Amino acid sequence: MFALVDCNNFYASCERAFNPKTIGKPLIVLSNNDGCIIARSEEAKKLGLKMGDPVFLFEETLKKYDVKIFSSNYPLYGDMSERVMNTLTELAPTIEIYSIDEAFLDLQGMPDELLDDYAIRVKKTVGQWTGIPISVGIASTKTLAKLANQLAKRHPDFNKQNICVLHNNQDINHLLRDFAVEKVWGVGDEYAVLLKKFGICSAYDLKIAHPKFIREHTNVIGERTVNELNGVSCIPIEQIPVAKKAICHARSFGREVSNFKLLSEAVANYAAGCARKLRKQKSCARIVTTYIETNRFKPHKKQYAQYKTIHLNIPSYSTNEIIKTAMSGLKMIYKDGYDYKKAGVMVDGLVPESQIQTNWLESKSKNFEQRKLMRSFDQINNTIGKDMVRIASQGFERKWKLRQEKLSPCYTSKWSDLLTIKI
DNA sequence: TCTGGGGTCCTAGGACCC
DNA sequence: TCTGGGGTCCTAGGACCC
Repeated sequence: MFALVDCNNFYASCERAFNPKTIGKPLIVLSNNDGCIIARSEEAKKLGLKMGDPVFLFEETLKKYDVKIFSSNYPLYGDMSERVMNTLTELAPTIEIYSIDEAFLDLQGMPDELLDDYAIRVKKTVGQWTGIPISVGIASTKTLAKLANQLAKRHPDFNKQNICVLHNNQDINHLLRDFAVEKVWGVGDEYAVLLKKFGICSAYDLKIAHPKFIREHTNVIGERTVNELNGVSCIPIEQIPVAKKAICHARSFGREVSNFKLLSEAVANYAAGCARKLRKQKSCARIVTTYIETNRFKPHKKQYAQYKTIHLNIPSYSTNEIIKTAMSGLKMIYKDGYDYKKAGVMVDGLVPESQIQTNWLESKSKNFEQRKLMRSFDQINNTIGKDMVRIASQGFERKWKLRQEKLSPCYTSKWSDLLTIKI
């Protein structure tokens, strides 16, 4: 059996954990640049605020119902996530951290009659230790556990406790019949449209569909989903986090940028971000892509979007080399006279640091110097503060920076932001 | 005025190798 | 008039996930 633990309204719950005043009140968290709604408390959901909606459309509602609004605070969410995951690690022998707010637990060997009590204990412990409310779904495959988790959140039979256990021998077909096919894990909007053309509208319809038929019209993942719905486990727990195969750093600007210098500062910073992430997972990149685009939501203005991919002779994780490469890409695609809204850098073709093929034309000592330099670079920035040392092209002013007007303190990761309690 | 930022896997087709 | 069989790697595009 597998359990899927999912934090309820995770970002909203993180903000609320340190703001007891907001309990019972509608609360939302915004995307970067305070643009879209990306998390909502239950109260905010009831006001009809939708995930992904641009927030400026709802000014009136927000005011009328005194909705509490927060800019996203990723250091806080990241740290709270770690606390939740650490708690789960103490409660289960094997866990797979699936996303910032979700984890699968391997419950292999647990007697069926203990599952319900176990779910209650997990929910209670996580709540007590972290202040984050969770939902627990338990079933015989990961896909069914995801489904059970949805039921735990929304189905009237389960949402009082936010726990749903689908026991092995239990008849669950009636639950699957009421479960829309597009909500099944692995079925997105496009496949849902396709499946509905074949009369497959519910999870039950998909369960009784022929796996080979589904594979023909989708792919092998679709076939696997059918099997999983039938209780045949095809997707194992992945305990060890695997190294990323690509890393991307991209942001929309707080305001449009029309000169090369500012744009290049932003690109330099994104490139530096990629390099930092590369070193963190001990990988080097073979390919660096830079892209820029204007504001596509302003169709009346001149539009331009372009990217440039450059291959490195020797894979690298050095900040100055990644920046240099991203910069030469930028120079090739930059055009004067446009208002740019977004830029990004992506590194690709990652190889482990230990497996770098050196080029006999490049001197070994240069390579060695670079590594040493980067080690000191990270050491300084990790101890004293982010970007304390940086490449000059990253700039200092950061006029292109994000808008984050409603940012909460980093309660758990910055000494200066530690919560003060008056008694 | 204001519209996010990450990732993965699969498939098909083309270039290339022997 | 006739033209094999077996592979790999890379890329682009499309789907999916959070």
